[in-house]
Amino acid sequence: MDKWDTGLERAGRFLVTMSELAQSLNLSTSTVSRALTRPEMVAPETLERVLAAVKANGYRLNGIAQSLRTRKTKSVGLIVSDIMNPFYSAIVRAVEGVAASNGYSVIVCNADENAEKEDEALWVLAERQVAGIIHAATGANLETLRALRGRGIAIVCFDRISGLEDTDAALVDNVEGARAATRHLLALGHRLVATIAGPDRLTTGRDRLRGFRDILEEEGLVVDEAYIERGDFRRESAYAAATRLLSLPVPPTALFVANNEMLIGALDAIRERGVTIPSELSIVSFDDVPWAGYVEPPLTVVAQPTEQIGRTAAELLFRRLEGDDAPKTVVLMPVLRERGSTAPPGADAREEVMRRD
Amino acid sequence: MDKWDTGLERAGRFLVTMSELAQSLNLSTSTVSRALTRPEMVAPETLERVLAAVKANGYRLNGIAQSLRTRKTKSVGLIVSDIMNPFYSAIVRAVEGVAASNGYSVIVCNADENAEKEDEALWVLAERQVAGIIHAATGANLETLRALRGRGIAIVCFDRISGLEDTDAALVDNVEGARAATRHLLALGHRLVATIAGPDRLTTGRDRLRGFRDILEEEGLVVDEAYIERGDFRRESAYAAATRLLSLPVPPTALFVANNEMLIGALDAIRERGVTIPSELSIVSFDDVPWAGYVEPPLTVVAQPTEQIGRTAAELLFRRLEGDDAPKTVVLMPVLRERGSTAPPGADAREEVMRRD
DNA sequence: TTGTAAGCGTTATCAA
DNA sequence: TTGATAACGCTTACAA
Repeated sequence: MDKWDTGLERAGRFLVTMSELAQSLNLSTSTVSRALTRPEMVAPETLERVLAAVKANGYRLNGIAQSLRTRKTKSVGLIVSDIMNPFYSAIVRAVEGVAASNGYSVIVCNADENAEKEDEALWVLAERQVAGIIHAATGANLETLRALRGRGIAIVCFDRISGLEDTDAALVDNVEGARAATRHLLALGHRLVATIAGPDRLTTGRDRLRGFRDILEEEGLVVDEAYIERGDFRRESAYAAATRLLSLPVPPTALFVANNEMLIGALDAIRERGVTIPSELSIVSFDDVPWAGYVEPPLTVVAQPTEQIGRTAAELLFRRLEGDDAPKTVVLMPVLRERGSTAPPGADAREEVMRRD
Repeated sequence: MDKWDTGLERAGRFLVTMSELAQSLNLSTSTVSRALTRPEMVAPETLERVLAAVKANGYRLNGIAQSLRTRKTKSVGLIVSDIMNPFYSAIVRAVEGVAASNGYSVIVCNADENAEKEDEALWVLAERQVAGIIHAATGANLETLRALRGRGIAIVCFDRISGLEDTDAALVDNVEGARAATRHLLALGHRLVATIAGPDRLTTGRDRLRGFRDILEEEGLVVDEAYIERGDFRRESAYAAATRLLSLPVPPTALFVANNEMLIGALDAIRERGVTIPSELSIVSFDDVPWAGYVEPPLTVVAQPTEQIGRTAAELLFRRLEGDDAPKTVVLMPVLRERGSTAPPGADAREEVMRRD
């Protein structure tokens, strides 16, 4: 039995380049290349011989060489803020899925919601000569985005808008989602309604706050600025914000949290202070999470069609790569999923009290 | 103001190749190349001129061309079963982190626990000429793995063993984890202890079952085969398995579930049948989940050091790439996290009954 | 239908 | 210290 190779040097046993393969078949590389890419242009029996040799030797062409020659790569970049966030995990999965079915690979980068890391990631992807980039923009780095586009890299953003001119985007109607959440709280009878909003720098942060404000104003309620907290879409900020809200002389009876990570921070603060949901505080958040139905009480959320966002973003990109260069923005609709964390103010207290003894 | 480029053609405005850059500086490409890769080999003032031009033009070298010439790429492949599973998300994050800090990019592939998709992913990564591959092996595709290694691609597996000879691996002590979980159940007084195990084909499946059996035997308990269900690490299989277990004439009072996805399936079945945890059934699972502390009751689990597994796998890979070719396996220790889903048989029933009325 | 040869954008060898 | 030149493995005119 023959030994497998030890390590990092190239194998001698297999024909690993096209010219080796061609030589062993007494053909030119052009013919082998044609057999592989435009089989109809070679004689049937030649084709067969080539294919047989390819199979026998486990030959796979060198994608790097191919890319250099054709000035095209079969890879796209994907920049997310935090792969651990189920929202982005779903995006990665969807993008990987449609990319793979188009014969493309996905290079995933983590930007950690940090403009410099995003910039670095963009340039690295450019160096790798990706055909296109899908990203959740921090909003900075407009110059870089323009430069990459100038180099022929297609840019698609999802979740939020980068500010790049005439870009493609797969978005969700954040204003409407926030409106739905807020409307739901008011419909339950709440009047002391607070929010933990996202950063102003992001369209998602702004839009979700706007939807919240809209509804309160439409209902003729005065918007108490003490009830409007700012977070940065991370847990810790929401933990602090929720703590402040609960310490208010007149704490809110209902809370709208602008994303899933901040929901966790808020939940921690709420639990720590022994406030019961929904009897003492109703809570609704933007973004569903896979476990929202398993917690007690199950969480009312505004769910985004995450898979669909990812799929759409990828489809917009491949559409570009196929030559369609009309800028296109797709706005998807979020949906309110009523579960147990929202209720009329003061409701359901009995059970909770019993449980706490 | 100048217009940004429309789309897919190359920009004219910037000097985008090394020869253009060299020409504009009246230098040869060799000098520019040296300035960029071995700055100590060029005259200081030349270096400065080059660097200035690079900056002014936003020049980045073409990684594809560089790779072709040096026969090295700065990318590694990562094959996971399901990016949405928080276990794998954590791996992706950790691997991406250490790769980025080593100047490498990560190409992520989803294999969906499917041997053919894994094989395809392996070959695609080979085509992209990745320097190495980190994967959670399905256990099939040994031939492919050998072939890739023969081509000089470093292979590291995590979570489970591929069967590849002398491979690097970042693993967890699955037997010990399962032993800890089972020991915990017995210590609580359970004697009717069941498990939903993973597939025999995977080392994780086998080892976690072995740990379970070990402890029962060590305690002198007969292992009732009806209490040993097989799943495939997916939700649905565990849903079915849990349903069967709960329908047994003498249902178990405690259950050990072999991974986090199956935990969800089991939870669904348990909830559907109105069985209360932990009073009627104690449950402990392998794999922690980010939300384990938020559900009611909080879940007792055997937690894996996921980030550390990913980091270790990546470090093993880069160690190889730096020339160290002694095969190395790192086995990390899981830890039992006792939370609320396990209790002595029959305990805590009062509260649950009250809540159900 | 097949082969020859040039070239993609780098790096490495060798001379100057 | 710098430059000419070849080469990495492929594709693609063009010629045969």
